[in-house]
Amino acid sequence: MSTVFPKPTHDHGRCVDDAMAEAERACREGGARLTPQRRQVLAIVLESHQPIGAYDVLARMNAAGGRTAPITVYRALDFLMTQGLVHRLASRIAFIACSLPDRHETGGGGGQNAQGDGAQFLICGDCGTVAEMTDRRIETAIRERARTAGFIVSAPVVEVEGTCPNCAGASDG
Amino acid sequence: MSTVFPKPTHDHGRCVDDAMAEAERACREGGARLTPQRRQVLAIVLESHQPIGAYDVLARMNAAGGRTAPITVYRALDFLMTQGLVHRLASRIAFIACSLPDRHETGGGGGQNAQGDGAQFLICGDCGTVAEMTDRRIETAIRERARTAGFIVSAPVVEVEGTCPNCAGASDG
DNA sequence: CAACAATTTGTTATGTTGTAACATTTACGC
DNA sequence: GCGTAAATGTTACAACATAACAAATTGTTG
Repeated sequence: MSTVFPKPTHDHGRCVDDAMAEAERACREGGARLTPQRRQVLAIVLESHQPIGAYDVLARMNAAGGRTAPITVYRALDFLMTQGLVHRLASRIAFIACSLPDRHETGGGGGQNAQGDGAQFLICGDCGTVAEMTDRRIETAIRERARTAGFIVSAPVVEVEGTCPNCAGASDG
Repeated sequence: MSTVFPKPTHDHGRCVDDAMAEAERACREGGARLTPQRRQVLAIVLESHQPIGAYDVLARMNAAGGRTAPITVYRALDFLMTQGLVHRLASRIAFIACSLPDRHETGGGGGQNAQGDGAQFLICGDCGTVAEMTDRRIETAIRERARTAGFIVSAPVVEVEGTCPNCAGASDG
């Protein structure tokens, strides 16, 4: 079985630390400014492998008596999405940290990294956990079918609702 | 080239009439009540091959001085989605009429027809036109990859942003 | 350092999308 | 007709997102 799903037993502290370090590196190399506020938002989104709503991010930021406005959170999220560090899940109206570090474009390189971006998401309807992957076969199938229809693909959105291995194992056998 | 994209020259009046007749039939056979209000909402959504927002549907209903409330539109849309007559495009936060009549389940048959539903959507970022299709290869690729991850698929959402043949032809060739 | 430009953040207000809760009406079976 | 279930009306509100403009910060250049 593939390892796309984060195991409940994984070392999440390290998982977060690694992601933050990777984000620092990617921004530095790309000449983007990962300011304290943006870093804070990224840290909050990284806290769990479930998607988080913008207003939930906001609530966490203001938990200690802050006065941050919604727009501030959206600006930070927009920045992080531009850097490929965060994705927006349209089907959930929520945000999730990118879990594929090799996809943080560090400059004016090849593909744009806005959203959609070719990644696919498996979303557990039970626990909410999200697995991100880039399956070449899925992407190829979409691109070729689109081509047959005379359609030029720019951003495929693939978000699959279902049951993750942990939840399936807990109830099914 | 496949025919998934509605041609600008097609007889849209007939296109709408056929869809309405099909909807009547599907509801009758399934024992669902296609009331005048629901019929009106469906007609509005069918008016174009671009997705329409719930509040735009509302505006059309109230154009002639009505006093319909948002909840009314959402209830009608929910009903139509249950019947498989309308789909919600998460990436656009908007609704589009189903263009695959064979997918209007007419009873307690096999699959559920809520949303997601296995269909794939090609959305033109230029003119907004949407093509709906059910490509077995895309669905298989998703299901098999999910299976590899130990994930049980219930509702795959595939919404592909890009450029439709009409718009590509207008600017590219 | 001073002066300037560009980016980031703050502040206020508002637009857009979607639902909760409860009353009333309408359609259907007996 | 009468009771029940489904559909609709009414009011209020929750959740998601952005516009517009001011202020502060950062980086650059002389």
